[in-house]
Amino acid sequence: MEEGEESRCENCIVRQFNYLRAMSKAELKKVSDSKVTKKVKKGESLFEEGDKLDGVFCVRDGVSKLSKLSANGKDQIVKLASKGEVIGQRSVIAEESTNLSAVAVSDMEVCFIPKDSIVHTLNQNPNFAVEVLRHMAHDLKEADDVIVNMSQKTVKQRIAEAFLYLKSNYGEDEKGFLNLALSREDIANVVGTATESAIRIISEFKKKGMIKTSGKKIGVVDEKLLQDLIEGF
Amino acid sequence: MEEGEESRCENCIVRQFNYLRAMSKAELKKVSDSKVTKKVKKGESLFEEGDKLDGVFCVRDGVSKLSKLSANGKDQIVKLASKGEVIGQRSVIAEESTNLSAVAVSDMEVCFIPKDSIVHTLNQNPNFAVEVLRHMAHDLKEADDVIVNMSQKTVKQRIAEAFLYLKSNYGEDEKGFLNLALSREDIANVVGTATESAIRIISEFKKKGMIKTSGKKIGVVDEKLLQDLIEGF
DNA sequence: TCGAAAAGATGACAATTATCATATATATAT
DNA sequence: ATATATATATGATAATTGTCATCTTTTCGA
Repeated sequence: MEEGEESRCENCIVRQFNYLRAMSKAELKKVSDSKVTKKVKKGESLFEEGDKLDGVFCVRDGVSKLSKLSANGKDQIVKLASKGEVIGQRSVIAEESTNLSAVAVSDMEVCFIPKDSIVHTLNQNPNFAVEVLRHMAHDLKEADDVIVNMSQKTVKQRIAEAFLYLKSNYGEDEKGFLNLALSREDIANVVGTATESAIRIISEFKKKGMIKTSGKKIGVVDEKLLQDLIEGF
Repeated sequence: MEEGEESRCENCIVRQFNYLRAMSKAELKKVSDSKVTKKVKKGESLFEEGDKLDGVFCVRDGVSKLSKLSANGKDQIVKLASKGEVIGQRSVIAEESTNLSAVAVSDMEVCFIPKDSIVHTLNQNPNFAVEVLRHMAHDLKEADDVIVNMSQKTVKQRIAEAFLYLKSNYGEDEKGFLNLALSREDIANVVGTATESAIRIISEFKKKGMIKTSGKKIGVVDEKLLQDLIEGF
């Protein structure tokens, strides 16, 4: 009996958004045959900092935070990865243990792809290698931007940016609340501040009518006010 | 008349340290024939943020700072590149204008390599592509580390780290002063703080016997004290 | 559905860092 | 060699951010 259509990488829509589209039919078939689909519950981890990865994870659904523990015991979230993104390639390519932990911030469905097929294709298909390279170049640019934000913007500005980022990347529901509801602690860890500071600033934004909250849900009310704050007014 | 031996990429020692070593003889010959060697004086720029790069720069001698201007007018130094490093590949590979400026912090000698030969080799030689990929994976990891440092360490800790970094990467002269003498402003821009704050902390370190200064030159005196401070004592 | 545990909120205070003013030293060009 | 610009240094003060304590609300498992 053949596997269902949608569970084959060849037919996976998610692939449209990542570098796996640069694989040939045959290569993709190999990937599909070796991949394992798993469900990961919110709060569970895909891997921990320091793990040696035997493959990469392709996100079919849900969102994962990629974070690194600092010496003082706080987690710094370096990136959020969602549908269509591939996690773990840096480690697999550099043949090093991961520098980041990956934890689901919403229920996820991911495909684990053993590294053999990735590495093999990298060495055989220059097209694929260049595509992965482009992707990593993009990640690097984003990381540079984060560095500049971290050091040159205030916590308030970074939190305001985070909300606009969440809105434009994950959208909002019918009631105008962000689809991706991060905890206050996660928000603090994204912008690199203390949880209490993040909470205080969120309260302030709410008072000023920039955002609204309902439990842990947060909605952007006045995008322009947030934008002005980011630009320094 | 043939060109002198040492000016040929094939014989360039610098290449030993970067991904150009993954090129074949023929590819390297092509690079060598198309490259242009230039001298860049301290303070001059190789390129500015937003420029479209037609190639990459291979550093033969000297050091360049790679920085990004923030909205508030300050420069954030994201990376220092020295002998053997290649600058500009991110932009060339992603086919985007650069996100960073490159300015010489000491007199430099660089080779400009037009992008055609790089791009051509990327598409033909998977070995080369993978090597470049590995290199970029490494840069990405370093960028992640910088993000965590920026958000989780104090300015003092970051300055202490900077000195240890400069010592281990560029060494010191007979008198124990760092070979790479960055201005106070550059140091501030590396760690992401105000110039006055950096100066104040440098004075404090000097008083405590952790470092010594002589004009703009700085020397590490007590590595352990610096290390302790970094680790939070 | 009840109760414990976790998350969110807020006050009080301390520590860190930025800003502005100004002084001194150093480098650079004529 | 001297004037001028630039870099370094330091004080005073304000603004930002972190820490600790405490309280309330929400979440979630037994």
